[in-house]
Amino acid sequence: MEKIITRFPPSPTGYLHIGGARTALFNWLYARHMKGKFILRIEDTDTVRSTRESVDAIFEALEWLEIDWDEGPFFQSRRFDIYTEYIQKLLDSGFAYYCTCSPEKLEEMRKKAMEVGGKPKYDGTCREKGLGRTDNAVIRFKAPVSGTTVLEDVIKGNIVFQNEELDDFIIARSDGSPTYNFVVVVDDITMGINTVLRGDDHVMNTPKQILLYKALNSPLPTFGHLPMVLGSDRTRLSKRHGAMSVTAYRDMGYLPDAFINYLVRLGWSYGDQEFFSRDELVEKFSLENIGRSAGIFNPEKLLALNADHIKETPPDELIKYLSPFLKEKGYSFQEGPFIESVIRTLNARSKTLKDMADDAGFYFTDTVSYDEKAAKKLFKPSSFEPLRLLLDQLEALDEFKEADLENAFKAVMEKTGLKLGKIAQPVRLALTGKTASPGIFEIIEIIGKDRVLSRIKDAIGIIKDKEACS
RNA sequence: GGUCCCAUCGUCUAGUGGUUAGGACGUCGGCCUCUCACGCCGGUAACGCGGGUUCGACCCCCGCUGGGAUCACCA
Repeated sequence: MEKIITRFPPSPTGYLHIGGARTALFNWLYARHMKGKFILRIEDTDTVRSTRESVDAIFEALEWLEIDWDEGPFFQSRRFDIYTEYIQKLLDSGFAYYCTCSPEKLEEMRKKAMEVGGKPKYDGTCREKGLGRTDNAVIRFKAPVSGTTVLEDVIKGNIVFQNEELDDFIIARSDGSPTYNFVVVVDDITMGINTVLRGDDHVMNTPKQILLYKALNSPLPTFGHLPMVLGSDRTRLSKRHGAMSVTAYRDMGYLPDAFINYLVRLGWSYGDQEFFSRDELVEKFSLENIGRSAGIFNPEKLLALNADHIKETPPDELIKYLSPFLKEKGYSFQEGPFIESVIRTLNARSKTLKDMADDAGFYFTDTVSYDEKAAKKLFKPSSFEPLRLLLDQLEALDEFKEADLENAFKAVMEKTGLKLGKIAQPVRLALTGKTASPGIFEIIEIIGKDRVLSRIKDAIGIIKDKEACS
C-alpha cells in the first residue's frame, strides 16, 4: 500500500490556536499510525499579514505539543518559481487566461448578484478574449460551466457540487503572485501529499482544488474534512471563549498529553475510552471513527483530563513539566527522591501543574506564612499542650518514618485524650500555613526533622505570645 | 440570500431495525477520612419536530426546524 503522506499548512498570521492544533494533531496521528510521513508547510504567500513571530509561535506550540515533522518546514514564499512554472502550464494548456476586469467592476457585479439573491460569480468577460500579459491583468482558472465535481470525503462521504456554482477564480494576482487555492494544490502535488485532513471550513474550496488537480493531470489525494470546534455559544471559537493560543494552555499548567487527549476525543472516539496516552493514540487512531458533527470546546473536561494525566504520569517524568512552574516561583531543588515524593503527595490533588506548584510552597520555603483566619482559629491556648507534647515526641525520634510518626501522634493522643484531627490541624497549620494539605505524616517526613521541629516551635511561640497579650 | 455540511443527556460521545439507550465531564447525595483532594457507591439528565417505509423505528427515506460553514487580487 502507498505510504501515507499528510501535512499541516498553517499560515503565520498569529499564534497556533485550538483549531489549528487539532488539525495538526489529526494529520500527525494519522501519519504516525500509518507509519507514513508528516510534512510541515508554512503558507506565507500573504506577505503583508505573515510574520516571523507567528512562525516562531507556531514552532513553539508544535514543540510543546510534541508534534514533530518529517519534512519541512517549507515556506511558500520561497517556492514562487514552482508556482510560476505551474501557472504557465495552465496557461499553455488553455486552462487559464488573463483577465483585465477591474476590481471595482467586479465588486459592483458581486453587489448586484447578492441583491438578486444569486451567487456572486465572475461573469467570464475575459474568458474567451485570449488576452496577453499586461500590467494589471490577473490570471483566472477556466472552470467548467456545467457538469458536477464530486468530493469523495473520507469523513463526510460524497459531496456533489454543481460546476455552474463555481466560477473562474483567480490563480495569480495582478502582481503575479499566486493565490491560495492554486498554491495549495501545486504544493500538495509536488510534495507528494496523498492525504489531506483539514477543517470543515475548507469544503467549499475543495471543488476548485479538485478541478485544478484535474487540469494539472494529477491524481487526487484523499480528502477528509474535520468537523469544527466551536465555542460554548456554538459559534466559531474566539478569544471570548477563553484562551485561544495553544501555548497559553502550557503556561496554565496543562500537560501536552492531556491537551492532545482532549483535542482528539473532541471529534473522535474509540468506544467508551476517554483516557489515552500518546502512544495509545497513535496506535488506535483511525479515520473511520472521526465524527461528522461540530463539537463545543469544553474547558472543564480538558481540566479533568489534565488532572487524570497528572495523576497517571510517573513522578520522575512529571518533573520535566513541573520544573518551570517551580522555578518561576523561585524554588530551587534537584531532581531526585525529594522532588519525586513531593509530587507523589500532590499529584492526586492538582488539576494543573500550576496548582501543584502553588500548593508545594511549604516544601521549599524556609519560613511559613500562615493563613490569617486559620491562625486565629487554631493557634489558641488549647493547642499549646498537644504541640508541646508532639515536639517532645518528635525530638526523640531519630528517623522520620511514617510508622514512627504515627506512634508519636498516638502518644500525644493518649496523653491529651484528643482525637487525631484535633492535633493534626494545628500541626498542619504550623507546617504548611494552611488548613488543607497532603497527609500529615507524609508531609512531616518530607519536610524533614529540622524544619518540622523549628516550625512547631514557631507555632508554640505564637501561641505563647497570644496568651501573654490576653 | 445562494451553495454545502450537521443534528443522542447541559457538554464530549457509544450504540442497534426489537437495548432498562451505555460511558465520560458537570451537577446532586452518600461512603472513606487527620484537612483538602483521590477513590468508591448512588441519583440527575438525551434520541429536535412532522410525515412515510416496516410487524416494529433513535436507527432507513422525505420534509420542516434549528445550528454551522462558505461566497476576496485572505489563507
